[in-house]
Amino acid sequence: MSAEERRESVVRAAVIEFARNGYRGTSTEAIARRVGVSQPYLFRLFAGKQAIFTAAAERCIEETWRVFDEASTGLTGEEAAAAMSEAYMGLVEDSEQLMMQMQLYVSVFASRMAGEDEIGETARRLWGELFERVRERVGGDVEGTTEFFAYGMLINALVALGFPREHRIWDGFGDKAADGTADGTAGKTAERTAG
Amino acid sequence: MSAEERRESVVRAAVIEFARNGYRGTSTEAIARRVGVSQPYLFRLFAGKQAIFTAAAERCIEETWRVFDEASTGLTGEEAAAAMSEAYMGLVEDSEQLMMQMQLYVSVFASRMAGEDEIGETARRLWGELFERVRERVGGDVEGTTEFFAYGMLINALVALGFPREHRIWDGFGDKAADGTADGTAGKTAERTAG
DNA sequence: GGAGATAGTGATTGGTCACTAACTTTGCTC
DNA sequence: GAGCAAAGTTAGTGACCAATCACTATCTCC
Repeated sequence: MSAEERRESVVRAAVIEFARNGYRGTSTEAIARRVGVSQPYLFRLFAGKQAIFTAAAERCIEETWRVFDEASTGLTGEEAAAAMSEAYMGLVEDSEQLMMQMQLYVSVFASRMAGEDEIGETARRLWGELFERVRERVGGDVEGTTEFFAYGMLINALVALGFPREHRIWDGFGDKAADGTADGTAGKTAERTAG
Repeated sequence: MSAEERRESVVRAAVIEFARNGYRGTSTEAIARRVGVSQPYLFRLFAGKQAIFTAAAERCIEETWRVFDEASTGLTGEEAAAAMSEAYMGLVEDSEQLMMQMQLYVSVFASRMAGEDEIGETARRLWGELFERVRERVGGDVEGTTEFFAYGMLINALVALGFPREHRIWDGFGDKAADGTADGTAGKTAERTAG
C-alpha cells in the first residue's frame, strides 16, 4: 500500500479513536492497531501525534460540509436549511463524526491555554468556512445560520451525554427527532423566519 | 484546615485544571499544586481522580444554575429568558465554567465507549434537572428552552475555538454579543415567540 | 502529659506513552 | 538478478502519572 493510501486509512482510524477517547486519551498504539500497522510506522507517515489529530479534525469538518452539501444540492433557503438539519440529525447515529468535533473544540482550548494556537487558527478558519458555506446555501441569513449551528451544537452535547432519542429532552426539536415525522423543518429555522 | 474545607478547594482547583486540560490531560499533581497540598493527600480526600472529576462536574452544573437563578430571580417568561441569556453571555469571560461543561460532555462519551456509564447517568440527571429548572423559570415552553440551550452550546463552542467577541461569527446573536447593546433579548428567544 | 484523632508529607512503584534508531522486507527497473 | 527505494518492523528510552505505604506534625480532651 502506498504511503498516501496508508495516510488515508490512518486519518479514518484516527477520527474514530480521537472521537471516542480524546487527544490525550488516545494512544498512537490504538490508532496503529486499528489501521493494522506497527505503531512506530505512524511517525513515518505523520510528523507526530498532533499532526494526526489535526488531519483527523480537518477531515471531520470537510466531511460535515460534504454531508450538508450532498443533502442540500439544488435546494436554497428554507428547503436547504431543512435538508441540512435533517442530514445532521442523521449523524446522531454516526456519533464519531459529532464527537470528533467536540474533541476538536476542547483540544483547541487546551492548546490555547498551553500557549500554542496553531491548531486553533486552523480550526477557526475551517469552521468559519463551513459557516459561510452553510450561510450561502441557506440564502445569506446570518441569524438563521447561527441558529442552525446552535441546534447542531446542542445535538452534539445531547449525543455526548447519551440521551436516547426517545428521551423527553429531544422534544424541543420540532417533532423530527423523536418520531421521525418529517414536516420539512428541523430545529426551529422554518418557524422562525415564517413568524 | 478541615478536610471538608480542603475538599472544597480541591473542587475549585479541579474545575480550572480539568476545564483547561481535560480529564486525561490533567495530572493529580497539577491539581494538588494549585490547591497547595501534596499530591498523595488528594487520595485521602477523594477516592480517586475520577471522583475529583465527578465532583468538579457536579459543581459546574450547580454553579450554572446558580448563575441563571441569580440573574432571573423574580422574573418570568421572556424576561427571565433574556436575563439568563445575558448572564450566560457574561460567562464568556469566565471560560473555565463553560469549558468544564464541554469536558464533561466528552468525558461522558468516553466513559460510555469504555463500557462504564456511571458518570453519564449522573450527568444526564443533573443536566435534565438544569433543563427543567430553566424551563420552569421561562414558563414551561419546551421549544424555547431547547433553543435557549442550543445557543448556550454554540457559545461554548465559539469560546472553545477562541473566536474573539468582535469576530463576525458572533453577529448572529442578536446585537448583544458584539457591542453590548442590550435590547432585552439574547439569542432569538424573544423574536421567535413574538413571531 | 499522654492517648487518640485529624491533617499532611516523602518516597516509591508499576504502568503507559510518544518518539527514535536500526534493521528487514517487498516490489520495481534495467 | 543486482541495485535501489519505498514500506514496514523490532527493540528500546526517557518522561510522566495514578495510586500506595509508611511516616510526621498538630490539636484536643481527660
